[in-house]
Order: sequence, then structure tokens, then C-alpha cells
Amino acid sequence: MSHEAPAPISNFIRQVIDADLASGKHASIVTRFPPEPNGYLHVGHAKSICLNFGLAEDYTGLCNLRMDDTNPEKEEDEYIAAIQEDVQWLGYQWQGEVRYASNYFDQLYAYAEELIVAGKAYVDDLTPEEMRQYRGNLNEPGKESPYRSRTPDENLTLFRQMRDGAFADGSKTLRVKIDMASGNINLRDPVIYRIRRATHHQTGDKWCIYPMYDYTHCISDALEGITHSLCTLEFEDHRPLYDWVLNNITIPAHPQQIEFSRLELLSVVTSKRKLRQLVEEHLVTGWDDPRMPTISGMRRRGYSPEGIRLFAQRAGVSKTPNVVDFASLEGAVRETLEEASPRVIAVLDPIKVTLTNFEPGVTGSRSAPFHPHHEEWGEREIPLAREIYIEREDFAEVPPPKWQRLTPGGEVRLRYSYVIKCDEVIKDSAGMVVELKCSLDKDTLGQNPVGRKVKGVIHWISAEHAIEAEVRMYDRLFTVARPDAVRGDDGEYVDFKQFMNPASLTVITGYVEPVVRDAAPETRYQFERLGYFVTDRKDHVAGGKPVFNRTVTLKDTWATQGQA
RNA sequence: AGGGGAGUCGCCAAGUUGGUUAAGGCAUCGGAUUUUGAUUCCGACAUGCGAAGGUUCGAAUCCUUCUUCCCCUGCCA
Repeated sequence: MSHEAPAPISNFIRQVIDADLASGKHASIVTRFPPEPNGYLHVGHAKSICLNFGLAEDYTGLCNLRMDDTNPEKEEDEYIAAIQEDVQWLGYQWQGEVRYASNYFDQLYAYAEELIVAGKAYVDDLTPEEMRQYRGNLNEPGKESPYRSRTPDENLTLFRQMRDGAFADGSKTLRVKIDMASGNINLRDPVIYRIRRATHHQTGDKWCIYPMYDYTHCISDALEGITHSLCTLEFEDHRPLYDWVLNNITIPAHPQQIEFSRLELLSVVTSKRKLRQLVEEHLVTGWDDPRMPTISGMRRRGYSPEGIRLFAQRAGVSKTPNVVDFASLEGAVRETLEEASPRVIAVLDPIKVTLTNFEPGVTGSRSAPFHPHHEEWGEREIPLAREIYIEREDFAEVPPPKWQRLTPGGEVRLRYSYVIKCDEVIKDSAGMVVELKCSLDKDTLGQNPVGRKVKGVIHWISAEHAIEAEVRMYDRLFTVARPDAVRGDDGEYVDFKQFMNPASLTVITGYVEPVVRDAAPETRYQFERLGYFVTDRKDHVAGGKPVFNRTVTLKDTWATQGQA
């Protein structure tokens, strides 16, 4: 794991680490990425992954991958496998084996008995409804449960019976005794164990009681020797509980929880619930649909791991709302692809052009480099023929001001080939341009025409040499910046699915150079002047009809300046 | 009877032990180079740090008051 390492930008977490290392509190750091395996990882998780693994790399520390699997009803093996694949694809490797919070169920149980014996935890018989009432609310203190005064012996007996299956699901809980009057509701005797007869993907039917997040997470961190436990802002209120648990059991380590703001991307949704909805209602083809902001979706779209890492680095780490424009992600991806992608020519929306003075064997072709700055990548021949295709949008009967492409009677350079002049426009009965008759200037191969300037350069492909490819043109999934935060006239949130972009996917047949036919799945190219494209991870078969996904377009000053 | 956070350029974000003209990136706008309107390269872009007072030779940094926004009332994580 050695990535290009620009000088790290200071942030408040690095400052804490620097201080802890300087003071000798820690000799090195250990972080962890702790997803719950109940869904696919998305771009927000990518930030957390880059932060935790990136810090470990920068400080030559370690980073664990831990499945936070304390709720057997919501978690599945499918997600566990996908999470590992995503992390590795992003370019990171965890220390040792994958960890599971469920690995620690025995120890968690033992610590619970310790709390009971110390009189710091009790078995409660309150129903969920009663517990809610006893908890109070934001403006009123809670009141103590009538079961709070049970003796340690009684609690221990009851808790063991809970473990042994003597009670019905949900009939009892184990609570920790803190302060029902605390302003912090998390401290009003939080539940740390509940009874749930569910088969756990790791521990099977061994347990019918399962520990809660707040109780599990801090102990898991401590057991793994985590030094800095990074999480998002909504857990700030939980830190006192994190610390309380570790302070009240016999455990040698006490990691420091530090909270940072969660990443939000404009014009996407990142809540697991909403993403799941898109998948389950078949509004996308799956978790890895290239329009999804999931890591697997971005991968299939053609985003590079380097680009996502660059994006995460640029987004930064702070406690202020980290709402980043989608263009920032695309920009970072583009930036990494520019350097790394071979160039190839494709025409996606063709107009036929007949070169009237083409002479086989006389008017030849040139070879073209795969990358303007990488000679070592070599070249390939680009054959010219009497009939070629050019892009429909590169021709205008009535050109707007500053137009640099083809017009009736106008000239344009064919990339890597001759300058041509449009002599005749042929239309069908509906007025649609179906063919252009052009003549080429034989003195312009590899040199500029004399006596005049031809500024425009367009791409093209020989009709007889081109091969067909399925090309999936992706665009944003939503048409508004914050699809999940739009309120209607009644003040209620409008269903985010109302804002789905009907044009988020257009499948077309395009013409590409034959060299791409044998490309393996997940091979990236730049189609010159069009954008970056990748052979589909699932549907492209080397040697067959190519299937490409448009990753992102090239930056287009012409289009963005509101011309055309 | 509430508790916990945050406000520095359109978007991120350095800066915090008070000290020259408030980093950097994204975006944007100019211009140069270019057989990709791409890339690359130059240049522009906060008399201003949520607001108002105050301390000081000097304040984004310290003090006071005010204000706006976010999170918390699962036997979810």
C-alpha cells in the first residue's frame, strides 16, 4: 500500500494524534473501519475508509476492519463479502483477519456480569412503551424504573436466565445504572442487552441475547487496542457513554473517540434506507448500478480508486457540514483518468460522411498515439475510407458564433487525418441530415494547409473498419441538489423518488475502433473529445460486442459556456 | 430541565500559545500553447473571518452579549 502522498493537510484529528505521539501517550496508532454489514458501502463510507486507513498509512500505524454485527436481524453475509471487496478495491488492506464485534460476545457478556456484580447494571422488566415513558423527553427528566433497585444477586440470576433463554423476546433488558435525570438522554440508564431469538450470521443460535451498539463498540475498540476511534458527529452525545463503560469495567485500554462531520454529496442520496429502496423497487438495477453512489456502483461506472481517494482527501476532515458538490468527485476522477487512460476514437451519434475524392491506396492514414504524453504506450493505425462517421453534434447547418466545427461549405480537420470541406448536405424527407459529401485536401496530412487556418478538429471513424458497441450513457440519478430535503407546500418532505432523472441512463449503439474488442472487463479508455468510458464489469466479454459505460465526460468549456 | 456541536470566498478547508499583505483545493473568469473547445501553463478571485461591543501598539485568534444552523427522546448502528 503505497499511494502518491502529497503533503498531508492539517486537520484536528491529526493534531490530536500528533500530540498523543509527542507526549508518549501512544507509540503508534491503531484505527478501525467499523461498518454494520446491513447494506453496501457508499461514498460517505469511502471518506471514512480513506480517513482511517489513510491515517494508519501516514503514521505507519495499523487499521482494522471490523463488522459491527450486534443486530442479527438486519445483517447478511452478502454485505460482509461486498464490504471487504470494496475496501480492497479502494486500495487498502486491514491488519490481520477481518474482525467481528460478535467475536467478542463472550467477553462482552463477562463484562456485563462484572457491571451487575458491581451494582452498576440491572435487569429491567419495563415494556418498550413503559421504558419510553420513564425515559422522559428533551425537556423533562426521566424517572427511575421500579426494577432499578434489584440486588446484584437477583440481577445476576435474572441475567443468566436471560442468556439461557428463560424469557420471551423483548420481555427483559439489561440496563446500565447511570442517571435518569441527565440532560444527555443516552445516559438515562441505556439498555445494553436485549433478548432476541434470531440466528446470527456468525454465532448461529448460540445466543438469544445481543449487546447494543454503545456497549459493544467501546469494548471492541479497547479489546483491539484501537488508539483513536473515529466516528461521525451524531455520536458526540454517545461519547460520555463510551467513556462511562470503559471507566466502569476492568479493561486496560481506553481509546479516544473523536467525531468528524459526515460527508454529503449534492445531487445524490446516501442513506442506506433510501439506497435500499432504489434497489428493492427496481428503480436501479442493483447496488452496483453505475448510477448509485455506492462504492461498487462507482466502480462499475468506471471511477478509479485513485480518484475517489483524491476526492476524499480534497473534501477534508472537520466538524463543519461537509457538503460537497458532485462536480468535485467527477473532477477528481477525471484528473486521475486523464493521466491513466489510453485514447481511442468512438463515434456515438453518427452522421455518414462520404469523402468524394478519396482514393484507395493514395489518400492514406496516419497512426495515432494512445496517449499524448505517453509515447511508450505506442500507437495504432487509424484507417481512412471513403465512408466515415462523424459526430452529429460536430456539424451545424447554421453555426452559432465561435463555432469551430463543420458547416456547409466550411472546413474542419479530421483528427489524425486530412482537412475536409463540406460540399453538400443531404437530408431525408423529414429534413434530417443523413449524409454529408465532403472533399479532402490532399496536402494537409500531417501538415497545415497553406494560406488559411483551420481551427476545428473533430473525431471520426471509418465506417467499414469500425465495430459496434453498446454504450450506456449515464447521467445524474437526481435532478435536484438535495433530493431528500425538498419540502412541499404542506411543509412535508417530498418523496425523493419524485426527483429521479428520467434521462439518467441512455443506451445507444456506437462505433468504436476495433482495438477495444479484446479489452478485459473494467478497462478504461478516453474516447477522444467525448469522455472516459469503461468496459462493463459484468456485461462486457472480451472478444464479443463491447459494452461500455460512460464514466464521466471531458470538461467541456464550449458546452458549459452556454453556447450551442 | 435540557444536553451536545458548528458558523473563515459560490463549495470544501488551513489558520487557534494574539504579530508582516487571511494558506491551499474545487468551481468560476481572463490569457498562452494545443491536430482532443481536453491536457498543460500563466493570471484574476475574502480591507474580510455569523453580528455587535470590548481588551490591546496589534484580534479570525482573548473577553462579553447577541444570532443562525445541525444532532439527541430505538430493546438500530
